[in-house]
Amino acid sequence: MAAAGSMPSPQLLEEYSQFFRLLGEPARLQLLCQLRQGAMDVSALIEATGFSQSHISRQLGQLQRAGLVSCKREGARTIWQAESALVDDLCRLVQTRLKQRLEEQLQQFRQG
Amino acid sequence: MAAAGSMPSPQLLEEYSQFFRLLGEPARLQLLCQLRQGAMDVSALIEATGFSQSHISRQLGQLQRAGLVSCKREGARTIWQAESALVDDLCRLVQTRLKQRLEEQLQQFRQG
DNA sequence: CACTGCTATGACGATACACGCATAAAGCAG
DNA sequence: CTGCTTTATGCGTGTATCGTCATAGCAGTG
Repeated sequence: MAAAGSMPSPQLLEEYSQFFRLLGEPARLQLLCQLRQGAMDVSALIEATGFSQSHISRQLGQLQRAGLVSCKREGARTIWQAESALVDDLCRLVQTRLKQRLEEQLQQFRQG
Repeated sequence: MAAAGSMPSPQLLEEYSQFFRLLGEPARLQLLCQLRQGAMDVSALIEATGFSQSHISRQLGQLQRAGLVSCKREGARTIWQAESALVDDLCRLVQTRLKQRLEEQLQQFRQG
């Protein structure tokens, strides 16, 4: 049952990590989830998250470079929207794993 | 097509990020992938990755607390093994997305 | 033009964490 | 017991990056 997959190349490993690191920041993940609810501008994101304007703008920039969000200008405002359902899938997988792990730990307590 | 999923709670968001942050470090991800190839001790991991012994031991500790690896003592040595196929699934999803994104960018070049 | 509102970015302090060195703890051989 | 081996951990340092402040750019209004 070992060696199920092949070892990714160093470059690929670096790319994977870079991607996961984006989601490893709670602020960015929150912005992403918020935008999954619907497109909005920075002001709305400030209202929704309480983060500072510059902070939000920076994080959106990083997410944009990764292709996870996109923006379109509407007059002076910039409307941002989430680009991919990938994050939903990833979170779902992680959630399943976290739940499973908690259940295992609960079993340990019941038995021990 | 908006509001496909519901907004995770702040605690859950933090847990997700914490998990992704583990994979956001290339060294940890590399160790995980290496262990997916088969169980081995720290010496073998040093040989395979070139990291220092203390560094590897620390990263394995973090991965263990997250339930991604487990260990069993064999005399003086400690044999580590990857616990879950979750990482494989996550990497596969990310890889698909990265590939898709590169193809889109290639299309841009062909058209523009 | 000036003035206002919205967003992006340079500069910077604070903080987190990777990474190695030295060392301690634990197991085996003599 | 004394070494030898393997792994875990306290400590220090360097680096990355988060988050804020101030400011610049940009679109609209009068």
